[in-house]
Amino acid sequence: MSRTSTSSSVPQLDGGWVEAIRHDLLNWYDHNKRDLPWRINRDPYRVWISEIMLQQTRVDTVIPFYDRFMKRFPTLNDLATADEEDVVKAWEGLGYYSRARNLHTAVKEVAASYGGEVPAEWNEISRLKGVGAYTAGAILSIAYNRRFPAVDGNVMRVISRWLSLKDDVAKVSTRKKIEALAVQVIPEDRPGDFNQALMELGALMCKPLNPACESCPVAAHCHARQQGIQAELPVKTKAKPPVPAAVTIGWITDGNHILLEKRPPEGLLADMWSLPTVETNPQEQTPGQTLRATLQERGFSVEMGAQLGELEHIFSHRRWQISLIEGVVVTTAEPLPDRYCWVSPGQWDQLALPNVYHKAIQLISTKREGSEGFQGRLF
DNA sequence: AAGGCGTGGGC
DNA sequence: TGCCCAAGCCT
Repeated sequence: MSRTSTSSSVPQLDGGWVEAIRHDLLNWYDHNKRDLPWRINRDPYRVWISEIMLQQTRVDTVIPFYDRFMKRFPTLNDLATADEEDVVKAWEGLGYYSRARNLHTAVKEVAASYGGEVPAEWNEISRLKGVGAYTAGAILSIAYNRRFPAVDGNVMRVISRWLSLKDDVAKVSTRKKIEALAVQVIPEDRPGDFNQALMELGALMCKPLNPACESCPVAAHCHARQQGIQAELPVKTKAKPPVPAAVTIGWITDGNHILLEKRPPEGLLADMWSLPTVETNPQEQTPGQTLRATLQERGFSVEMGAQLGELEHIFSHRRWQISLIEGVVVTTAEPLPDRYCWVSPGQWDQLALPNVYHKAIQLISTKREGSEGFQGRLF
């Protein structure tokens, strides 16, 4: 049943321990599970959307996005027939935007190849874009009650502590090992509930910091707790700190419109709309010079104006130190280059902008409201 | 295998 | 404040 080919080092779990864990954890889950919007039924589409949104994202953050998204795209067919721009717009502010594009691609694939029914087979569902080992197991177990592991960060932490595992959970080999252990614990009759119970325990009790062992329903079976080393587990290599980068963002107008550019198709904020953005080498050029030169290459002649402010935005691996610069187009590129567009205030909210640009616009708006002669508008 | 990929919250 | 994290996936 398990898809993982594991090393021989994966131990066979003790039958009595497994029975006790199953009983106590499911009993606790039955009485303590949270009411979450994706738990109102087992619609595979609804489960799917929730699992994608929940990737690297907290439950409290996801809930409002999930509610809006399900209202906007109630069924798989609604999403499959939507424009990608609308899908990304519904994802605006949630981050990791490739999730939205991959999801849209995968949903269209399900509509085209599976008659709109989310596949219940591992070999089919795990081939879908954006559906990895965790998500495949989560959908198969929760929506179809099939006995597959769904090993996320919670489950790796919980099982590392239960079994006092010292393996580095940042490694793929460790995840596979824990999958092989988890599948032994999953009961035949309630795989979906058990997988969710594991994650619920990780989120509410077996937290990374200050785990609530005193009130934990399975503390009696936890080897790390028995050894008093629960705070040392799981072992996890630290992430590298974000690399600083000097970035210039332009507020470029022609008097009535603001210039937007589409980010490159690969890399950070791929294919997202943005204010014109360039990386600057402060040793060589001023922010204004860098931006003006870049726009010049695209055919825009721009007169750079005042520095509108500075701000910092931290991504998972990059730290943008941002200079906001005003500019006025003297000669616009004709025709307008690919990946550029002028927008007027009325069209503004139809495009999906990453939060870093909303922060920039917010800063500009705030600054201008306080300045003389500005009427509280962006134009 | 390891790094790229957003954002916001908690301490 | 700075750091770690949160229901991972892709390349």
